Amino acid sequence: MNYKDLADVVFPDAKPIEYYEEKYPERNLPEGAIVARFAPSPTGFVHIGGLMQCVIDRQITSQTNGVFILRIEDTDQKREIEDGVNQIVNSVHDFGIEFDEGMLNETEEKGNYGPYKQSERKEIYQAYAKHLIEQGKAYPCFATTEELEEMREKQEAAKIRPGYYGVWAKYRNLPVDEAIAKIKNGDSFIVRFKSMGNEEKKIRHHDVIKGNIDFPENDQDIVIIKADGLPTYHFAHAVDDHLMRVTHVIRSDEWVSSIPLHLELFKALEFKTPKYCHYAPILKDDDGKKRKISKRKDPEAAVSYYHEEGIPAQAVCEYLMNIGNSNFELWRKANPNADVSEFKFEINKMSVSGAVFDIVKLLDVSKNVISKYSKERLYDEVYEWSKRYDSELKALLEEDKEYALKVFGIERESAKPRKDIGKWSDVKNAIIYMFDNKFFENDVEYDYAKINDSEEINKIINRYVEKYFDISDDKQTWFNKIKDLAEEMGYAREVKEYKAEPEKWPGHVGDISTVIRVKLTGRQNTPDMYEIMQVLGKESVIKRLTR
RNA sequence: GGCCCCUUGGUCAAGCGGUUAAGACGCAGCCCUCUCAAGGCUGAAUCAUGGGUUCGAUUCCCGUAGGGGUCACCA
Repeated sequence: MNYKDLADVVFPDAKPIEYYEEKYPERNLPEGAIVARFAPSPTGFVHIGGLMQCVIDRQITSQTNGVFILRIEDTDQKREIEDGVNQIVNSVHDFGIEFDEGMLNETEEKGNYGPYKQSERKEIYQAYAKHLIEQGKAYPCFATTEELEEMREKQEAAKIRPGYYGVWAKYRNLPVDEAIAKIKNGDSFIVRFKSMGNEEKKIRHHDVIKGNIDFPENDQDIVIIKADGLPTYHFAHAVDDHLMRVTHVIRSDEWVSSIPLHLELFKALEFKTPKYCHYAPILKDDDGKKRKISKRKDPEAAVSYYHEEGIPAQAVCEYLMNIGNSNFELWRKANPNADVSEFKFEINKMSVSGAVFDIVKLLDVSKNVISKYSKERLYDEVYEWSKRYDSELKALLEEDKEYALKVFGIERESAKPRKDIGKWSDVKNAIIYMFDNKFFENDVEYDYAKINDSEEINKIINRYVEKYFDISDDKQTWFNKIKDLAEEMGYAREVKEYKAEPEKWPGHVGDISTVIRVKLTGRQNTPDMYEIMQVLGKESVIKRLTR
C-alpha cells in the first residue's frame, strides 16, 4: 500500500492533472500582458474597495492587452444569496466596467478557462488534491471538530502557537493502510496539505505594492478539501489562478499573512507563482480615528450607495483611480478631456497604507466631471437616475424636454462652466424654481436680503417691469438698465463706488439685483440672472415679477 | 499574545541623503462690471517619538508609541 493507493481511495474518479494542464494551456498573449481577476463571493454586495480593484484591474489589463476575469468564489455555501452573481455583475456594470472572461450572470459565462464558478470546479480541485496525495504532499485527516477544539484549548492553555502542525498534526503520519481502512469504514475526513515548512526559517517575498516582506515559513497543515468536497480559499486560489493563467493576483492586503502558505502551495503543486499585489483597504474617519470602511456601519461602503445618490460612475471611478495612483489628478489636470483609459496606471505606485475615504473630494471630482457634460448628456443621465429614484424630478423632465434642456444649458458648455452639481440628487433643488408650475405652487413670502422693506421692494420691482425690463435686450444692455434702475432708486450704480463711500447710498446695484432675483426665483443665490430670464421667457418673467 | 505591515498639513499625497518639503480637496482673505457656483491670486497648516549612522537626515538603521491585518472544514 502506498500513497497512490491512498489517493485512489480518496478520489477514485479524479482525472490526472495532465488533462487540465492541456485543457487550459498558457495564454497566447503579447509580452507584458496582465491577466487579473476579480473574485468575489456571491453575496450580491460589492464593496467600494472591490470596485477600486475592478477599476484598477480593468485599467491595467486593458493597457497591456491582457485579460480581466470575473470568477465567483462560492465554496462557502453559507455566504451565498439568491441572485448574488447577477447583482455583482450589474453593480460593476453600473460603473462602466466589463469583464473579458468569466460569469455573465447566474448561469452563463464566457471564456475558455472556465468554469468560472468554483462550485463547478470541484473535480478539478480534487484532481490536484489527488495528485498531491499521490506524492505524499497531502493526506486525509480524520480529526473531528471537537478534537480540533480540544487541541486548540490545550495549545492556548500552554501558550503555544495554535494550529494543526508538527506534532499536533495527528493524522499527518497515519500509515497509509490505516487511512485506507478508515475511509473504507466510512469515517468522515477532510484533506490536509502536508507542510514541509519550518517556522524557524525565514522567507522573503516581494510584493508588487508592499515591497519586500519577510516572514517565517508556513508549517500549518491547512485543509485544502473540506468535508463537502469543495476546496478552501487557499487551495482554490492556487489551482484557479494557475489554470486560468492569472499573472497578477491583485487583492486586499488582509491576505498578506497567507503569503507563506500560498507560496508553499504553489511550490508543492509545481505551479509558477503569480505576482502578488496587495492593496490597502479604504478607511473611514470615525470621529478622528481611522478604521476600515465597514459594510455594516457605513452606507458608502456599498457601491449601490453612489448609484442611489446619483454620483456619476465616471466620477466614482476617477476618484478611485486617484486613490490608487495619486498622480492621477495631476494627469487629469494636464489632460482635462482625455479618456481615463489613457492614464498609465502603475500598480507598484499604489500606497502601502490605506486612504481615508473623502466624500467631499469625491464630490469635487464629480462636479468637475459633470461640468464637462453637454446639456443633452446631463439631461439623459439625470433622467435615467430620476426614473429610479425621484418621480417628481422625472415628471418635471418629461413635461417639456426642450425647456428642461434649456434649463440645463444655463452657464453650461462654456469656457467656465458651472460647477455646482455633484450628484443627481442635487439637481432637483438646483432647477425646480425654473418650472412655473412648481414655482407658483409656493408662497410668495421669500427671504430678501439687505433690502427687505416690502414697500421698497414693490417700488423697485414695479419700476423695473414698467420701465426697464425688455426680454430682447442683450446682456450688456440688460445689465446697464439694472444700473439705471439702481441709480433712479437712489442706490449706487457700481459696487466699487459704494464700497469706497458706503455712507453715500443705502445700497448698490447688487442689492437691487438681489431684489429682482428673489422675486423672480425665490432665492438669493442663482446662476446668471440674465440667462435665467432668457430661459424663462418674457411671459413667465412678468408673471413672476408682478404676482 | 505570536507573526506581518503601516505612520509627511484636517484629508489624499509627491519626495527616495542636501528641496523655500510639490500638487489636489477642504479652510481663510482678496480680485473678477449683480448674488451663487466657478476662475485668478494670496495665506494658515505636515515629516509620530527617542536614539544612532553621516559633514548633513523626512529620506538609512535600532528602539518606543500609535494604527492596521492575520492566526477557521470563511473568503
